[in-house]
Amino acid sequence: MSPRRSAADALLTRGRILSRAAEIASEEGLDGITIGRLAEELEMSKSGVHKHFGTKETLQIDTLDKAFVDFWHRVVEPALPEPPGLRRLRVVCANSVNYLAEPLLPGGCLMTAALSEYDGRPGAVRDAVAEVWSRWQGQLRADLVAAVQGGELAGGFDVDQALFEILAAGLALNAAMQLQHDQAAVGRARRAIERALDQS
Amino acid sequence: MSPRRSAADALLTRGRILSRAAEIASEEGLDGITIGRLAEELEMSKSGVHKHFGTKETLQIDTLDKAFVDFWHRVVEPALPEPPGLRRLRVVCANSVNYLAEPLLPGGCLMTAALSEYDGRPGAVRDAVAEVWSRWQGQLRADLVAAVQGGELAGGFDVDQALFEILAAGLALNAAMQLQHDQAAVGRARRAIERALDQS
DNA sequence: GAACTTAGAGTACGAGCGTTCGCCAAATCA
DNA sequence: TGATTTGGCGAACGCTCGTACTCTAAGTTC
Repeated sequence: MSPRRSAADALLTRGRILSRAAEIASEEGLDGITIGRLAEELEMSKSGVHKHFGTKETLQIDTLDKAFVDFWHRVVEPALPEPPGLRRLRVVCANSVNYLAEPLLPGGCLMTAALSEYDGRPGAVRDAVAEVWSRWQGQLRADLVAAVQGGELAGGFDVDQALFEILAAGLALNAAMQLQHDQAAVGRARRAIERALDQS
Repeated sequence: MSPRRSAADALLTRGRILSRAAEIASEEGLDGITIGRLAEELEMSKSGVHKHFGTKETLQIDTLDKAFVDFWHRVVEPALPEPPGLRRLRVVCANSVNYLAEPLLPGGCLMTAALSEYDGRPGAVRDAVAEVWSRWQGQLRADLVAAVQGGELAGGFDVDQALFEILAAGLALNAAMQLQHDQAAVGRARRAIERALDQS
């Protein structure tokens, strides 16, 4: 530990904390994050960790936000060169399947884990989870709507049904990977998404 | 509290503990179960609660098992009069959708919650979660296989694909109900399951 | 009815939790 | 260069956790 403490270093430290916190949370949940444990693993003091966030709840929310930003960078942004519509949607879905098959975090997708963990616990963390999921669903939905309006999908196409099935495939893929390490689920998720887009 | 303590009363007490534990776990996870909290809410001593299980881990596993038995009673057993095959499968699926739409537990399906919570944490609890999911998948799979063998489904029917999509619909329904209280998801889950069985 | 078993109470324990406070040294700003 | 801000440390706090004891009164078994 070089004992320099500039403002830039502070941001860097904050990033280190959040990175480790996201790893822990992906395996043990947002409640598995512990200030004492982070301090020990990062070789700093509890109060040092604590000071960056002021509250454990803030640390949890910031951890979730960081994981979501990383997810967005990898899944959504590479697809933005495509115009809104079916092609972009397919790229986003393919990226998300790849993300779930080979996640950045050791315990899989943090958004998915946080969903189950906090869906029944009112509070700021739950609100943050809902916000993150709303953004993700909104992204998928926008491309579905664009595809319908662009005539890429049949006239009576049910956007919400397709959205439901796409999200379902992601949840099931995450579960199969994390609980059973079932690589075959990757192909099934891809096929399920393709079927979701073909409502014949 | 009448201070009788027969062997029958002990079983009854154990049942009360597990019922409350299942409620808590459905909302806050298996880790939300706390011996002190159970003791307080059930108006007994911590050591009294503890004695029934010997270990918190055992309490968690027994809670999961109890929830699974209740699930089985409501979802699978009513369908057993039907012979194995497509009709029985449809009854089981309908029951499971109803279960997720109106769960016995306040926080929704405990098996689903436990899946996300423990899929990244090796140990006896994780093993119990895997066992429970394996049984559920096995039940669905058996009827799918019977349906194929009985000629109720097309020749090239992909059983594992259908199983994946059925499980996916359940996970997505649970998420939609718990996070967004989205009643419309019930119909989408039913349709998704019907589509899973129609692989034209 | 005596011997034994057991449900549960009561108390205590060590450990870990989030948070607070005072402090220091370096970075920044005037 | 002097004053101020701030990243981070160290120690302590009150609390809750799971678990381990002892002890009792009632049930069960012979």
